Amino acid sequence: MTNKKERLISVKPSGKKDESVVELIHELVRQIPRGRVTSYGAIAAVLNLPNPRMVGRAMRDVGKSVPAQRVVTSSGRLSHDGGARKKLLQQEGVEFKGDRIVNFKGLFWDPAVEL
DNA sequence: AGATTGACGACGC
DNA sequence: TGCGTCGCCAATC
Repeated sequence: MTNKKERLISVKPSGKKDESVVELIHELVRQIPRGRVTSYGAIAAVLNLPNPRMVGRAMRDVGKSVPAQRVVTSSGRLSHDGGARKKLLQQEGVEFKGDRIVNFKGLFWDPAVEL
């Protein structure tokens, strides 16, 4: 299976902006269904990235073209911003209990499985 | 070129 | 469940 994933994971994101890990993350996050969420770790895992921090770094560059609010921490919490994104998720039907997503595990969208 | 930082995760207590 | 600590790799200073 010569899919994009396998190509991209072997590409070093040094300089080349053409097909970097960032691009793939970008795609992946866009494919997250509305009302569902995933975690940085899951994305990092499916891209074979040793460090989930890279996912977050990548998102910073991507901007608002990507529903970054659907990407949360493994604890089912938002990072970097506890207010705005939470609100967006609530609009999608995601219930919150304080700062924590209700039924996080049930709403979890695993790219390794679903994709 | 070396040190610090950062949209995190796993582990220990 | 919650808090503290370490590791991980790239970007930035």
